[in-house]
Amino acid sequence: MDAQLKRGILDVCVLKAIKNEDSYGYKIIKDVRPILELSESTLYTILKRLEEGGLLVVRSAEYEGRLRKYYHITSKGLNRLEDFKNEWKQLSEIYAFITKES
Amino acid sequence: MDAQLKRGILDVCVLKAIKNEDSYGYKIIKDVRPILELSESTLYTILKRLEEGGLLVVRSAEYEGRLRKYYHITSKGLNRLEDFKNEWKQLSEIYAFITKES
DNA sequence: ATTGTATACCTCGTGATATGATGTATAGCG
DNA sequence: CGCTATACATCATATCACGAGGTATACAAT
Repeated sequence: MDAQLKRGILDVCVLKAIKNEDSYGYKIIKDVRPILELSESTLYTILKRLEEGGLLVVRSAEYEGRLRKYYHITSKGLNRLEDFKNEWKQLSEIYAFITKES
Repeated sequence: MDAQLKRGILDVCVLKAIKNEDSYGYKIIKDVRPILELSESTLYTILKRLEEGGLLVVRSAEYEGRLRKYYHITSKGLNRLEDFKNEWKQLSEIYAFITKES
């Protein structure tokens, strides 16, 4: 998939991956990968950005000797997901523009 | 619309704007604006990029005393438009992933 | 005659960003 | 002991949209 097209969608995919249940980096990657390829470096960049923007909060926990950072979506993050649905309508119009004949 | 979401789509919108008929900068802006806002600086950046990538070719012409640069889509540009249709299918799957409950 | 508006082009600096490369550390298996 | 999976993180690089600014012509309004 075109690298540029992924922008703006990746953030939303990550938010979706933690929407129903708190999750952590490695699991998010495995959940998102079947839908959209993303590298570790990209994910951690995104998680940091989302945290700084207040779309999620982080909680550290130990699991079988290893550190895990669990990410929890905030109301602001939920709003972002809602906004995406409206953006999708716009995207659909753009798609219609691009594909229409004449 | 989210700035990042526009990436990758803008190029395709511009290609569509010259697909059926050669066009020039100012006209492209007017044609694309109802669908998706874009600034002049952005457009000329895109046109240059598309030219360098061989997705369009340029031809200068004078029209009522003013210079106009007409842009003509190449087969490579047409392929890019076709590819976008496939990318749209992937986008639709991502949308389904993001909006599905549970 | 001057001002404003529309047409038509272009460049530069800035901030944002996806990704590969690289690094650290633990658990468990053969 | 080596290997793989898990789990985190940083840095340099290349790409990109856009505001700000610049040049120039045609034509209507003041």
